[in-house]
Amino acid sequence: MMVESASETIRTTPSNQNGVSSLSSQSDGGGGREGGSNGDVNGEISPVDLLHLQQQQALQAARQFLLQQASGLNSPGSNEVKQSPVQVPVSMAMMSPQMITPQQMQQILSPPQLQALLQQQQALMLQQVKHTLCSKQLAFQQQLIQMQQLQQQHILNLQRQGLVPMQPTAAMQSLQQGTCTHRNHEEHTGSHPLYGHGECKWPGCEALCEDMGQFIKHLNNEHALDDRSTAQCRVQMQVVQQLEIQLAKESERLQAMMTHLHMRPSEPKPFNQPVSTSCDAYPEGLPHPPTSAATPITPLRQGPSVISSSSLHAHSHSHTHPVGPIRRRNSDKYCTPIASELAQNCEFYKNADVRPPFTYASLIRHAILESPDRQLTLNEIYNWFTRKFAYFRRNTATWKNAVRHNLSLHKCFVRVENVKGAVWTVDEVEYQKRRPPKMTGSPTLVKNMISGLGFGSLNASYQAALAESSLSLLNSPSLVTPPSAASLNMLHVGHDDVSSTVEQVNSNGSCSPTLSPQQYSHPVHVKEEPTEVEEDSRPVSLLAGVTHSLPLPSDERDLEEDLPTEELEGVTPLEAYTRVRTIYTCWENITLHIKTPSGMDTLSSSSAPPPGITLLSGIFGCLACHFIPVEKMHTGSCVYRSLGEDPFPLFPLCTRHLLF
DNA sequence: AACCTTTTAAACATAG
DNA sequence: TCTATGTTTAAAAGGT
Repeated sequence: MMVESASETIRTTPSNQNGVSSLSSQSDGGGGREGGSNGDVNGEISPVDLLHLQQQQALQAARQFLLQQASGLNSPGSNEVKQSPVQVPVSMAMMSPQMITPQQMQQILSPPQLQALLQQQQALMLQQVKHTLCSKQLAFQQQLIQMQQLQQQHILNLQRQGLVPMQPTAAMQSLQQGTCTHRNHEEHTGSHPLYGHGECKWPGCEALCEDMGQFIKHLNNEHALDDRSTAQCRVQMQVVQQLEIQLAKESERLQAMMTHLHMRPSEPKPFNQPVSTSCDAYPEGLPHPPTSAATPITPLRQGPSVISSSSLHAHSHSHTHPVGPIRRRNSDKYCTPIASELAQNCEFYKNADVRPPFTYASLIRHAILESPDRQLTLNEIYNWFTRKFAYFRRNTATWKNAVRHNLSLHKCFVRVENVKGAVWTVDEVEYQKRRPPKMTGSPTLVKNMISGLGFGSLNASYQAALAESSLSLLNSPSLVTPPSAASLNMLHVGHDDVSSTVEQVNSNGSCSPTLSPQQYSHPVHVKEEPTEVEEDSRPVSLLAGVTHSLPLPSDERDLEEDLPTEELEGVTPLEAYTRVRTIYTCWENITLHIKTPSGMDTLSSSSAPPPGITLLSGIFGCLACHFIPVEKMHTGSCVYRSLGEDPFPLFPLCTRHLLF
């Protein structure tokens, strides 16, 4: 019955939205009870759990503190710290919730280490309270150092697992280079993992150094502890994490292949736990291991929040929320048919801890319509959520409450009593009523979607690029695949959706059955439902946060303003690539902005990225082999993270021009 | 600025 | 009494 149960040992309680987590904050309500039952599955809370919880508190406070630090550092007149050419809130880079989650730290660190860390964090927080203003810089630096120490621990841990092809001492030293610029251990070793073939191997550097001495000097001068270095370090860590995940997937794949071929089936390997490539790998009713709780498939699970304005000012509390700060399901606002999206990205959502870009209502509806009888019990709806989305294998109290809330609130969900109890059905008429007759989005967006010729050519080119690519990384079926196909479909269904029929049209496909609008009208009782506009009609501002919150260098602004607003119609795919004008590097997140027919403004301020953004990202990734999809955006596009050989050095907040 | 939608939280009711 | 289910209210956040 209970699907979630023991999969959550410690969860962040709802009250964490205020940045405070407490053991006693469980609710008495239905949702709270669920959470409480989770916590009580194994009886008492273990010391490790307690520590974990305290650690969350500490981290949360530290994050908030560092957020303030970041804003403070970016304020005029605050220039005590050596700044990289572009000011970066390093705290965001280093303290992003997904960087080192409590779970990860618990894995990385032994309990004594955790305790020590906790004490350190608490001490720092105390210091923060006492000296909010005058000690900002000091505490800030100490936080950085601590986080780097954590990273060292992490590297060592990976090293122990054989996942980092780096000599442990060298790894430590290379990290320490960033931390303690006065140390020159490497001078005595004669070799350095960051030095080879006369070049500095620091990501994106490639500075020529004649000898080790010169290199050390260069290292200390150019890669000292500063915003850039820490951000780059963080990126490197996530590269390693991605590779871990990839390794796990490939291993599991191998396992399955060998099993299939009757070659000595072996026991499941311990490291394949976080991933699953089977569509129904998680039997219902079993607690699913959080796909990426410990080692998130999307270490930047809150990538959108990390790079969005919301996380920078509007959501100071949202970091603690385990499900992320996304409050709007953006893409369901205008053109993503849920059936198509889910069909196309089934695997992605099953395995990646990414919030699906749909409202609860649309998801519930889809679940119900997908069922054989087009009716589901509440528990079956729960199960559908957990089965289909890794994201909903956590924080069950929260989203289950939301599901119940939606079922009750929306008129389109009709409760029908039957012999065994009650099932929920969809009153499609009511559901469709919620849709406005016309698309109310911005004219430019409508234009983008309707005149999709340019993107259409990109579709083809993207597929061609995929086919031609020799890089299996992006194309491997076992990889958490960027949901490109559905994004491509967005274009074509856009028209349909404008006429409010897209989901029905798409329901003829694999996921959703066809249905008559009248078929499921069960006016059992009447609910007062607020008129809703859902998932098809409005522009979104996915990238608005990026461009609005991250000030562009002035020259970038100029260049961007100078960009001509030519149409994409009639261009060849290769020409279309050249329309990729800018790449915003936000720490490790790289969001490709394409030149849309209506110009960058549309893309960055008032609309979701058109399908082409994923498209071009994919092309870019395939061509250059430099990017890994790390974050499924709620619009269906994907944020890519650069690999180390990124030809565009990972200068945080740096904006660079791409001309293929 | 007012209003709307969605999400989240929570209180409360009720049936088994 | 406890739990699951269902209803309702409220607040917050983001959008129109």
